Amino acid sequence: MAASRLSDIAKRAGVSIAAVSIALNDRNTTRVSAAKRDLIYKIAEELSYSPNELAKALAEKRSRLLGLVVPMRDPIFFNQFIAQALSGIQSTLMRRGYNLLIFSPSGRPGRTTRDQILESRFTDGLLFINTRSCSARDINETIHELNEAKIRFAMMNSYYGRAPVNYVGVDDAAIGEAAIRYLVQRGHKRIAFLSGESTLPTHIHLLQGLRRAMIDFGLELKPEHIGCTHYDQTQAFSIMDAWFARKKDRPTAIFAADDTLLVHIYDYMEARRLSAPGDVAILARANSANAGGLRPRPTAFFIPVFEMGQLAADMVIDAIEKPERPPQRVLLPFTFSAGNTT
Amino acid sequence: MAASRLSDIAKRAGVSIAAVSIALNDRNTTRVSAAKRDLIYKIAEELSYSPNELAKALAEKRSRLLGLVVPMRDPIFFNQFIAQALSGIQSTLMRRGYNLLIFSPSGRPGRTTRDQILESRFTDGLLFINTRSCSARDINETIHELNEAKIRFAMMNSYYGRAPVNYVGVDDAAIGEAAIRYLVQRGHKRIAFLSGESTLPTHIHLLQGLRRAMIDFGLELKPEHIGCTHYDQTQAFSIMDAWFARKKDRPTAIFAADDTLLVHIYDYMEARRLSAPGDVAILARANSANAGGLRPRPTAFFIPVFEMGQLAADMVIDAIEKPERPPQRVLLPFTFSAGNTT
DNA sequence: ATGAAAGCGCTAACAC
DNA sequence: GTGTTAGCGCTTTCAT
Repeated sequence: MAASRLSDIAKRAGVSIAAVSIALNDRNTTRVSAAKRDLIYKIAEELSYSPNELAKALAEKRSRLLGLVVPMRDPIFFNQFIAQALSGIQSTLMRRGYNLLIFSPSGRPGRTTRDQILESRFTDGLLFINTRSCSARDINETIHELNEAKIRFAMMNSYYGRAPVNYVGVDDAAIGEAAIRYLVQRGHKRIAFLSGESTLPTHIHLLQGLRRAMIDFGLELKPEHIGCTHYDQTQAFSIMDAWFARKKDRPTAIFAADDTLLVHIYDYMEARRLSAPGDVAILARANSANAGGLRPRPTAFFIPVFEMGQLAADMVIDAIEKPERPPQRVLLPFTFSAGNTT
Repeated sequence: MAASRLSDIAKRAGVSIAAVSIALNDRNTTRVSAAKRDLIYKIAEELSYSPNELAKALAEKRSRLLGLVVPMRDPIFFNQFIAQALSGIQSTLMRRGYNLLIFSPSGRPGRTTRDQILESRFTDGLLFINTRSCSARDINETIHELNEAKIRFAMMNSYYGRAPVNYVGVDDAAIGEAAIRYLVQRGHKRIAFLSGESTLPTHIHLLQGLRRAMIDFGLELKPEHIGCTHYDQTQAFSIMDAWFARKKDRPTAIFAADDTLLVHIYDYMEARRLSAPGDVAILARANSANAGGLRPRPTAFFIPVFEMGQLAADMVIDAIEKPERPPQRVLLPFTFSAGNTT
């Protein structure tokens, strides 16, 4: 009743297990006579033989499995960012003949993702999609443990550290600079920045770029015009209310750090009966899969999430197949898309 | 440089491999003395030991891995139906301690999904999400091969056959009946049905229910009011144009077989400056994740996709863990949601 | 309590 | 060409 094995075929064909293995793995091998080979194939067919990949992987010391880790509480599959990244990852895996193992987040509260990963060595390597819930400290600890355990990996999206790891992200400082350049060229001087938590890599890098460019133009990003949130709408609303309270200092443009905040801004504008760009210009750093459907279409710098996924997957596989290659660190170019909000 | 093994720990601790295995797998075992156990844990920590799950799975004859197969051309992660199903699957896997293996569709044209699956015996079982591109024949052949190869599996969403397999779906015939009942009770007599290909299980079952209910009410579902499409908007438009061409026979209500078609109807109404329910009532069978955002909100029968995923995953795991249990076949109840289109 | 040894199903090195 | 042999890293009897 159990599935058939190489030994079953070998027995029936009257040949050795090795012969069966060789024949089945290479139709055109010369190491097995044509007659035997045909017999082997015939019997394999009869027995509906399918190899035990576990045994194969153990013997070959590689499973062609890539593990995916997304440190996130919410269901990952509803997240458009993740969906885009996964599609990119898939495209690379297809091309290079790997499959994807998605770890189920453990329900046990005491166990961290890290422990779990270390316990799950099915895979040849691991791919991390860092999210808003990854602090710099979390990430650095993870990196340390992975290196200790000699696990090959790559990370994508927002890493803030200097350790030599395979990483693909986007140059947020450059986005920040580009944002200011764009806005200032269109006459804006009082620019506000609506962002996430102040500890996030993305926030820090964007801010760096924004400040640098403002200084270049002889302008200033006022502290009260930097609004950090926990991605909470109420909080975002009260920040913007404060911005708009005084007619005089009111910002003429707002730059949003990501899609979620952009949507908060849209909601706010609707609630307060404001419109862009008439009352205030809106510019954003966004993921096209999320922001693509918004009306009016936002003017935005789009992050190449699909490509990030592709490249990150390639990086892990390279790390697996060419262990001598030093870790790569790539910042992908972003794209600009003019919409109707500036 | 390689990852450490049980034997490394055993050597350093001066104990047998078996002792290490036992100690590491059960902190409270009495089969290893406390002193040795502590030493073993200390050394494991020092060496950053993490077990080779491949070897473990081979020895235990189970990997706690579930394979997912989605016969679909497009990237699966952008599909809201799949995303919902995956979330349901994940929730079961978390609860029962399994991980998910997502097979990369093979680029090689000659190879079918089936061959690939049979070659990928990493998993303890397989979960199939049948889609619009699965013909009854495809599915039956797949089932046959899986049984031959003694692979445990479950299928979800639209299976049209009698073979005793683990299956979870929704009672489309009942939806069809409910649709007619709802519409007739609101005074509709000329009802049109916009659907997908006539060979799809869903189409067939819906039609069954629609017809049955119409007959019960002494009405008739006119052949010209059954519109089958390849999910192509142009085609859908011309079908509806034909329906609306003649003032006299014009349907007073349209029932859409799924979300895609519902969107075609919305687009059509906008293009032709029609409105629901004024010009025609719209009722649909839909997936809430897809149709939830539509405006006006559609009146619809919603399919419990998340629950289908959950249950399907439970079915495979049951099939794995309780092999003697006969295959289950469950049709989940749908929900009705009154919107503004009827 | 502890270790030796067999075995999971396969690959690969090596002899013949 | 073909078969024998020795692993891959782990679990699990079964003696001691």
